[in-house]
Amino acid sequence: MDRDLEVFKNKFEKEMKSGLLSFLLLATIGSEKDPTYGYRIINNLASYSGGRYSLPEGTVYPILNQLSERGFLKTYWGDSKTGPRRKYYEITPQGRKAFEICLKEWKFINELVSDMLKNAGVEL
Amino acid sequence: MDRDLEVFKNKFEKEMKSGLLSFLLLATIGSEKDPTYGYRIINNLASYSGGRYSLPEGTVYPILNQLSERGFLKTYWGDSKTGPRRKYYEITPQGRKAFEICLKEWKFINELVSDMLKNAGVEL
DNA sequence: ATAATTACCTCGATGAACAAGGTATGTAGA
DNA sequence: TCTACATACCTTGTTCATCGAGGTAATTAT
Repeated sequence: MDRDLEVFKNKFEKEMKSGLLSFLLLATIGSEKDPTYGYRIINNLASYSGGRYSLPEGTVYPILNQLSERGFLKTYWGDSKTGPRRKYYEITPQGRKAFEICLKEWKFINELVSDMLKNAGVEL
Repeated sequence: MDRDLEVFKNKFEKEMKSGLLSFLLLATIGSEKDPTYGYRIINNLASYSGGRYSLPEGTVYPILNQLSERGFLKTYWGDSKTGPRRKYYEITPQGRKAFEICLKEWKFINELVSDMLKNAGVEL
């Protein structure tokens, strides 16, 4: 693939990711039976997508703090047997509402794109 | 809906949009039988999504120029019987390649989200 | 000792969307 | 005629987000 397309692809990937950050973090934390923590989330996401969707720490930690400040997550510190202390996260009722909003929007966007592509004669 | 969720929703919508901009523009222009132009694209997109996905001029025109500079679109000026001159756009072979890249990425993201949600016990 | 892994965080550079404002043409009505 | 509106394009500056780079610190392995 030539250089221009390469650049374009990277840009597209990056932009596509952005909207999904909070959404996926809320989904991940909300789905865990036991409270989880930042480092674990980052590694899980990376391995889960075969390394294609990796979120750097500089991105994830600020968003986790932001979600906490907004009352979507609640946190507490806990010990670890294998390393330094961990900050655990749990989703709150308000967080579940926020997740539902993301889900609704995601469905809308998905339909919009499907319709547009169908209209454009592209099969998905 | 309370204020915090409202703000969060707007942020999510905005971020979700961003990755779709070039993708939808390429899809729209690539699917038109006849060459189209900026003002028309903007209005079509707005009406097509029931006003929910509107792209302001300050967003669309720079992207159209950017796509042209990258060789994904070719342009020419033409007259209009009902107003000022129009700048028409057509997709190039390179532009079709770029579109295919977006499409592939879109499918990947889509699957990733589906998997994650399924994993989180959420039905889409 | 020292390197690697685990685990958290902040700062600053870069870059994107878009509100706001600008230019200009054609048309319809008063 | 002139004035308001719709059409049609563009640029600038503000704002805000990502994330690379760097820092701190605990545990374990060599």
